[in-house]
Amino acid sequence: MQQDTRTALLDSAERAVRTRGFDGFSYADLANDVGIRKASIHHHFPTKAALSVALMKRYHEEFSLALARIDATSSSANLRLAAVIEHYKTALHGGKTLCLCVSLSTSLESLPPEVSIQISQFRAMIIEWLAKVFEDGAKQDTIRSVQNPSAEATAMLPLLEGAQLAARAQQDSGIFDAAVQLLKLRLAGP
Amino acid sequence: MQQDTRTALLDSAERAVRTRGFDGFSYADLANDVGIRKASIHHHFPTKAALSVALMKRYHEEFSLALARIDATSSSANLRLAAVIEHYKTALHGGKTLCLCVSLSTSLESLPPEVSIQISQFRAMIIEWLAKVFEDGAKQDTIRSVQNPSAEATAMLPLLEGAQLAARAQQDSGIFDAAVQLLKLRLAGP
DNA sequence: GTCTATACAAAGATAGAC
DNA sequence: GTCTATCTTTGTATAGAC
Repeated sequence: MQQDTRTALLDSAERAVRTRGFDGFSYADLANDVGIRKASIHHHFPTKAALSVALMKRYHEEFSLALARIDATSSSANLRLAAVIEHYKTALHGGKTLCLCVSLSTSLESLPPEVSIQISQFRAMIIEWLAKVFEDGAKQDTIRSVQNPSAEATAMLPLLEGAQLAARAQQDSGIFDAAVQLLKLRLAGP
Repeated sequence: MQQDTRTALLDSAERAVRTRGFDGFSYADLANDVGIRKASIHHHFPTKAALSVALMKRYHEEFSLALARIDATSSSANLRLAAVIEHYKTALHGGKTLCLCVSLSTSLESLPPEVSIQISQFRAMIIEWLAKVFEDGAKQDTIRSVQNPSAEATAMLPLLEGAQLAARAQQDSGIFDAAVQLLKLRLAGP
């Protein structure tokens, strides 16, 4: 029933980064959480910097998969947009956790330069996906008032991240809903 | 020419929190920056928790003053909204610093409960101000398509914060502009 | 109000046995 | 792959002299 240690460490570290920030947890915390000694962690991730890179790598891969799943299951653009909004809301865990990318962004100075690049790539990937959705939404007329799909996508990612941040700041996921409600009003009804 | 030590410490600490996060700096950093020994800091702020409270208190006061100045100098709602957008952009310092409130929000678990309350109050203050601006903008017709001023205000603060975050993530203040451009298009021209 | 000196705990990391 | 043991540095904080 027990998954491998490396995965357990990544899971624990991701939870920690997203709730307390990269400088807010230690190898001792992970060791305690996973049930091994902290020296053993260095076998999997020689440095905390290496761990941060591994975290972003996995996060990017899993997020890409999630978007692909949305593409596969939601036919029209309005449904795809609603699904990604829901994805960000779920990721909040009721106001406890942020997107990994947001959490790491605030601690950028404690991280290796490689993570900056990973974050840029992660953001570019999402914005590209969103732009495609807005483009489709304009064509299908399932998303209203779309003038410039690329501009919409560039503005929407910060809105989602800001909505998470705001919800977390007050530990209330209702604030996330309030922040995205104007956007949702532009989606064609069911 | 030298301001008092307490103020110098607050300045240094605010810069540190906004660039590296609350867990990303130490009393040693402050001491080095201000030019005293770290033991001396405890005379002004007995604990780091106390420092965080003092930081948020001053930030709230200064932000209120900035909004009052905008009210005093900008007559119409579109100009006031443009001014607060500009305020957030300036606060970025070219992609280096976040709003103190955003930075502290991500480290909430390392902070005394009092700071959570201060952050909520700070956010409520800004949202109230924004709602008034949207309300005026709708009446004057200097901000387009305003259906619900309160909803607009609730969505705009996360957008501004998310725009800062996004710009900082890639150390590029142009991203801030891109994130708020759709909003700006709704303001009446000069 | 600032200093030196120090306490004490926690941090990231390494060496080497099993 | 995990352990014990240890190193070194850094963190927050205190005591007491000046």
